[in-house]
Amino acid sequence: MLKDERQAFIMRQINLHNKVLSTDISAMLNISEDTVRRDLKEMAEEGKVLKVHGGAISRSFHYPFNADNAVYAQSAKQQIAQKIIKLLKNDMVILTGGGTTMIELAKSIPDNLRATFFTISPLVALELVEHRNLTVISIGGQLSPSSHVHMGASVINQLADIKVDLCLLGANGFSVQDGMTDSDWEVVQVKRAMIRAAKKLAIISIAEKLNSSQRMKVCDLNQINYLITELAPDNHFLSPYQQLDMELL
Amino acid sequence: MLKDERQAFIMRQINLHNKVLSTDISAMLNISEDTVRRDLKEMAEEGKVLKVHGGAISRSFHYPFNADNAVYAQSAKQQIAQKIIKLLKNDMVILTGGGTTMIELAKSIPDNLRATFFTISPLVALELVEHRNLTVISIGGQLSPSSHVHMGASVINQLADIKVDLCLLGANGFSVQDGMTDSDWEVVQVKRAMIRAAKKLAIISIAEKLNSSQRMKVCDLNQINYLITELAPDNHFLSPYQQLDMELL
DNA sequence: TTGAAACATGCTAAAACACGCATAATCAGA
DNA sequence: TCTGATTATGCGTGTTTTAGCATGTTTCAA
Repeated sequence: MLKDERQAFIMRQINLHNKVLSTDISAMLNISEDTVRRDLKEMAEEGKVLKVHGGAISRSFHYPFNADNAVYAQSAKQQIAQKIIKLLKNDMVILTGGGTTMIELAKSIPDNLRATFFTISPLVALELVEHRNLTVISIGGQLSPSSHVHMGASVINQLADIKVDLCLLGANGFSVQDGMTDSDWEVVQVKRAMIRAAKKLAIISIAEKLNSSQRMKVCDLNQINYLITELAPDNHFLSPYQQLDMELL
Repeated sequence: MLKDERQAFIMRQINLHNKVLSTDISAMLNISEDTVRRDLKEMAEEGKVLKVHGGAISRSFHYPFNADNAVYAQSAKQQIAQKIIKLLKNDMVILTGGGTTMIELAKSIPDNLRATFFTISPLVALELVEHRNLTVISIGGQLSPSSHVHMGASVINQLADIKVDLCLLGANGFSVQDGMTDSDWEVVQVKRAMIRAAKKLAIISIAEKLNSSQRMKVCDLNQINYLITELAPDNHFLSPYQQLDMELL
């Protein structure tokens, strides 16, 4: 087997799996690990891959983590916020959960939008109330130290009495098999109550959370009207969701 | 699994949830906690995450309300906060209003105080919940754009159902002739409901608000159990109140 | 104050590595 | 095709990295 042929094979493996193990290549091609190591070293010097202990990983795969991830995630969340804003119409009644994406949204809402917001997040409420044409109503209750949203029976009770046009929820886990999932029982209860209180449901999820599952189920995919991510709707990453009965944004 | 791959996974978890627990990562990836700890330590040294006891948190995760925002008459308000803290005992149930003094108080509460706080102010709630031994319950309702507290009929209704040991209220106007007064009808209604819900009432006022009157009456002086100012109790400025049936602090 | 969890540290085994060297494969020019 | 030069490959040796474990200590929360 020629050297170039071999390196092309390795390159293909890396493009396929984002990484290779020296031992795997060695076994697959029946060559010594030394040879693989030499190949990887050479390819790394040419900038084709990133050499790491035990093998190599794709350059593109590793790239996002070198960048300042704070800015990366934040701009994604601002992109999402811009998409959500298109769903909002005058005189709507909207119910929102918490999370940093929701706070970004609250900041980005145009000042001329006239609407009523219910929210279980005091942080979101405080941002929303800065816009003069919004009516902001906090769903009060016990404040969770970890997530900074109101939870508990009192929240559920209050949610039972209201009906809103649109519910905006952040997803913790989201996949085709399991639908929307979460890891905290209390959170699941609150989210379910929020969904019951809404005519339409929009789920916000950055792409990294897609295709991940948590232990507890919040709702099925068919209850969801909109799925909002930072990706373009025709992104291949979203293909599992494209044929489902929900609008991708 | 490659080390870099593992660290990328941890990084993703941190971006998603703003934090990770060593034990969770260990369980998710089936690796020893030692390895996770070493990874987190290494990543912390590279400045990617902030290491904390039990795991790590995102470097970009900042609590939205920095302590360094200048507050008018701050030192006076901190003095007042110190005096109020002396009124607080373990297992008390306390109801508070809003205002910068109350926020200062919330920050200054000792971490070992074990108590339940009801509050109509989301800002106060968010500060209180940072203390681990406190249970914080927001009285929800329409959020006032100007005063940043919850107001309206729903607040009154909820207050009718609770009974607390101590109510802490900031005064807008306060004088011997007119008692406690305020300028906003809605605020007066909420404050009255708060007073009704409390066994004891403590009024907080910086000295310059003493001997001033607003248009609407909140309550008489004889309903007040404690008057807390930044002045010494025997200050001549307080002499009009010294013979009344309230404790000066 | 106390017990459990998280931690630091040192150690060990295994894996991955670098290096030198011998051998095998490849290539260029006769 | 032959031959020498060049390059590539595999192996042995010793080193470094890694991950898990045992240990004693620190930190945290009840």
